[in-house]
Amino acid sequence: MIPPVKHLPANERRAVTVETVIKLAAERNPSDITTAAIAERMGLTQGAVFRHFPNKDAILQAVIEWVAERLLFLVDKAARAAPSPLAALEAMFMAHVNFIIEHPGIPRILFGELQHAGETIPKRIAQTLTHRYRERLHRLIERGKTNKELDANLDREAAAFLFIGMIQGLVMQSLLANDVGRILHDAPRVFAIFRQGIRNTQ
Amino acid sequence: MIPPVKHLPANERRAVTVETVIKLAAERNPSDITTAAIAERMGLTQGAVFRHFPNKDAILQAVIEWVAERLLFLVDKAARAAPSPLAALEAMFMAHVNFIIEHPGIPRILFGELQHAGETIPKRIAQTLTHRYRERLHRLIERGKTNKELDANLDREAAAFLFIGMIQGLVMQSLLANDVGRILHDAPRVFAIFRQGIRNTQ
DNA sequence: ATAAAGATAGTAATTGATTACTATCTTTAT
DNA sequence: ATAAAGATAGTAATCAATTACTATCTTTAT
Repeated sequence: MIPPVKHLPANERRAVTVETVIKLAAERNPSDITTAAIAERMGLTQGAVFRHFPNKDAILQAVIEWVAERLLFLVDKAARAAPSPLAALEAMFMAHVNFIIEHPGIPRILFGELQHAGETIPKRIAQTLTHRYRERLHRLIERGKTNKELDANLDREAAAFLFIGMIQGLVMQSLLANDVGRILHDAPRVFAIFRQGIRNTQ
Repeated sequence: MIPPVKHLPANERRAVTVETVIKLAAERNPSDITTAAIAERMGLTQGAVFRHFPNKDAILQAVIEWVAERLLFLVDKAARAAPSPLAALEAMFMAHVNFIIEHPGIPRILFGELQHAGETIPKRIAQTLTHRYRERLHRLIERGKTNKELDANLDREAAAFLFIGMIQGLVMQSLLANDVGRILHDAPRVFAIFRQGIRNTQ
């Protein structure tokens, strides 16, 4: 527990706010994270939050922007360190999974935002994120094909789709079971089936 | 649009209420489906809703019970009609996907409920549902192994897990893209990779 | 050098809107 | 006739947002 620090510069206060929201989301339904709760956790009064964000939506937007940036960074780092395209896919998968385990509130916030009908700003940011994410997957899959590691006839889009779906499935199951740790247990086993589904069987 | 019918017997009114909530969830964030909105859609006043349910949670609970019962029924029917275990898995998959396309509000309601921290009654019902669902998958997978259709060394639990995760992934992507129709387009392609991952390659 | 002026961060109290829920009266189907 | 279904008119609680005010730095003019 970080001792409440007051009179932070505005940009630091905004960063701490984002951090606080992510922590709160790990403990409760994101839709009942009130501005009062955010303030209390930071050791401020409710009104002070609105000195740094014009409204509540702007807070959520900042959270999602942070997540998008951070996740792509971690996933890229993991992929770069891997010796082959297939190994890079697995490294990306595990990096993503570990990111979620470290910040279990994040998928809850994202799922909550996706619930909103129609286009919203957070949804646009999430769309851009998945677009960039898919680009990386497509690139690795094509390299795996030329590498003969992956099946030459593999449906690139379906594979990228399944990759992301696996992670979302792992998260949903962990929410249902109230047990984040099980993600770490199930992830490699699920990836093993995926690997069998995409690899070159010649 | 069903013309509002008044003075329904209590059990029919409860059924209509469940139906109405599912329809509303297809149009908006489940967390802002108010009792007033439910009543308005049925052509009743808000107070009248509480003649049939003790509180709002009881409505949600009834919705989730209906979903659990209906989904298992449809999935069982599809599996029974299939000629082999692997075909039954695919039939289950497509039956589930079609159920969601017909009622796009359902996954949103379920996801919303899973967001709540700790144990809630709807969560318990959803846990029972996935437990029964997994039992059916395990049974089919074992039959596929003895049948030589599936890989004898296949990790049964991981496969069942991936099966459910694929559907959840399809739903998340369709929420993100604001396009339910794309589920129908992507489902068979994703299943093809899964099939390749579980089948007997001897 | 230093006092005045202004910027920055936060407080405390309030407001208006929303929403689940309730008590009591009225209508309708059998 | 009467019991079930619904209408009406509330209440109490919650919550995002606003606002007047304070304390503490930082800059600037003399």
